[in-house]
Amino acid sequence: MPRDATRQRILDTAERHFGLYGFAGTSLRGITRDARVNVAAIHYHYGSKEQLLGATMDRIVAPVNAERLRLLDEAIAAAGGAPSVEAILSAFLCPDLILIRDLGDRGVMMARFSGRSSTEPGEVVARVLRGIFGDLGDRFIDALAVAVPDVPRSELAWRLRCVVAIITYLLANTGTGLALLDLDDVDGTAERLVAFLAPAIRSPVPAAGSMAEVALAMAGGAAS
Amino acid sequence: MPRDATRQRILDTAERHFGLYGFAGTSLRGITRDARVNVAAIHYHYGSKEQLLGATMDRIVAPVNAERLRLLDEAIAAAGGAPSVEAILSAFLCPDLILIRDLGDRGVMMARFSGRSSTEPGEVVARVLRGIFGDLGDRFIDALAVAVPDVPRSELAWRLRCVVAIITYLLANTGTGLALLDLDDVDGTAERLVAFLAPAIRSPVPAAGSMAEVALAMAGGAAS
DNA sequence: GTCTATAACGGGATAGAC
DNA sequence: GTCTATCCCGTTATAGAC
Repeated sequence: MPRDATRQRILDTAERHFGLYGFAGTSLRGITRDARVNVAAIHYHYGSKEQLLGATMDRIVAPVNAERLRLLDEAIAAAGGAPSVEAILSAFLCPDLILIRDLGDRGVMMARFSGRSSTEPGEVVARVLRGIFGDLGDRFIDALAVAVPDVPRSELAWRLRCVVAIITYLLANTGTGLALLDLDDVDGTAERLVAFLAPAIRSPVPAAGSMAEVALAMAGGAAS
Repeated sequence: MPRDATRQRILDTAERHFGLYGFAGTSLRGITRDARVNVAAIHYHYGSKEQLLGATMDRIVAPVNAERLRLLDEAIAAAGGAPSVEAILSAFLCPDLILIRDLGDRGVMMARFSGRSSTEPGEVVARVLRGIFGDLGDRFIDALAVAVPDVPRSELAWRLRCVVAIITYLLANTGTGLALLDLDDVDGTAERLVAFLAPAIRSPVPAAGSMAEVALAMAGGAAS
């Protein structure tokens, strides 16, 4: 369908620019130059800069989250209803990593776009992020609650968000000097991540006041 | 010293704006409005928008990193040269959290600024981040290598950067709907973080190919 | 559906008065 | 040191021709 080749080219280019420069740092005119498209075409097809961001996010996030759920269901079925923490974490983390591995440069751009988006302001971003922490998050927390019955649900929810923090950082910095992901060994990184995080998810909750009180010091170091 | 009250007010306001809107999303004119200062004053005192960002980052990062090292040395001394993973993690994580706890709203803004900065492009940001991952990171990895001799240094370095990922996300989203940090119980969050991460740091490295091969599926979910 | 042209505005930076 | 005034550029968005 060569009909909407323009639409496609706009979306592909927007993805790259938003990923590289962020929302505020991206200009529609920059996109038009790279996509060899006129400024008006963007407004015709997407309405506004913010709606273009929304369309870009939806195209990436929807299939990734769907794959997360599919892998989770698969893991639950394979384990007869009680998959291991490792299997649950794999289902959560792998869809993003597979995207990067299989889509090459475009996957890298999509990754950086996704990771960066979480620190962008605005209602469009908030809407997409609510999706991640809505039903999807509940499904994964349900599964974790079965695998780790000793840790309360509220704590598991908090820990899952720590996992989100790592994957977000990993995505945002893919292909940069701060890369957490070896692009030549994505599968190996997935294994390292799961091996690193599974014991953390399982760790017993701290008894109140158990931490060595290192915190008390440091009055006003950042005054000046 | 009322002499450089203007300098101060500019820097304080810049900190808030950069934290709220990011670098590209911040305008010097917005800062001048809030700081009740003229546009030219910013250029007189700081030269350019990017140099203003650099000054803002330095003011925050330098004392925090100094405090990290101080706490690490303290922990090493207290433990006779071999502090626990928990103590090392506390020294790394607490300076940021103490800042938020003790500085109130300004601490929150500084936190969001710090967290957000890591996803900003540009040379100034890269320079500051290199500082974090230079000598400072090596000192902490040295300490971890003593506490966890079974895990190779390279793996410990990678894991420490996963810790950085979490603290970065936590800072960037402090006071937002995605907050990982309970502002009314900062100490409790510190304990939870340490309890969550210490077993992860200690976990044995995975044998090659040990992960359940969940990854193979998903051909091109994000095509469209 | 795609273009040109332009409106309407805000951005960073600077010169020069005080 | 701090201000006013201005330069010059890029921005989003839209109107209207083709």
